[in-house]
Amino acid sequence: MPPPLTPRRHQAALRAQEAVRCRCIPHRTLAPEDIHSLAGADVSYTGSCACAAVVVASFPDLAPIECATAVTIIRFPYAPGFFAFREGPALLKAFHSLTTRPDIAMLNGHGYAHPRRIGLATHIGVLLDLPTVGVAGRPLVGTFREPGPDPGATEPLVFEGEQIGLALRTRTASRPIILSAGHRTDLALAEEIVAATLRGGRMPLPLLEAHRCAAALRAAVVHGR
DNA sequence: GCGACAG
DNA sequence: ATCTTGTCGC
Repeated sequence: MPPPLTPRRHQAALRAQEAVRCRCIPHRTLAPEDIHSLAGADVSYTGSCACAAVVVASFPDLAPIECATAVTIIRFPYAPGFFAFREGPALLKAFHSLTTRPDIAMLNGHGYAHPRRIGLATHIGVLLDLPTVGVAGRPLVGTFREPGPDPGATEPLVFEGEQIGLALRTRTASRPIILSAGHRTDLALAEEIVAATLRGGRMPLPLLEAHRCAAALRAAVVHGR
């Protein structure tokens, strides 16, 4: 089990987030037509290990290009608002083992839609100086009106009087997913990328593939011990 | 003080 | 997230 989040570590984490947030470029630095490859990343857990998977595919056809994985010992407890410290090490390790550098990456978690505007997607993007977008299954902070029932319906996610993300209905009868900008991107680009990678599931295909890959890695890790 | 709280 | 079988529905 990872060591507890003592007041000391908590304060250190807050300072680290602030330092990373200052380095975030909060606007798009690439146009949709400049995106030729895209990565999806997710992490699975065994209890003591974080199993990360990054899948890279061509864009917009999503033909498989490469997949990288990495396993690390979990050294940070589960604490909403501090995912980067828990999953970051494994994700960075996986990204660094890639042969090709994707033009943009989507992470399973929030980007700007975070209490301090520095969620996992933004954090990882800054450390790799890679354009990123955050995609989560539910909001961490903020509220939104229920989007219409049809796929494509959206409603702004608002927190502290500011729109921090977007609730998007991707499938009829499924809870909307939450999108937010990461590093070197904006909410509009995040929406374009997600919309272009949906293939009938609640979550965009790249994240579903990363999820399955991470789950398979987890199974292999559990098996071999 | 109580409850909520990405994966 | 993870522990867990079958099951209802498109």
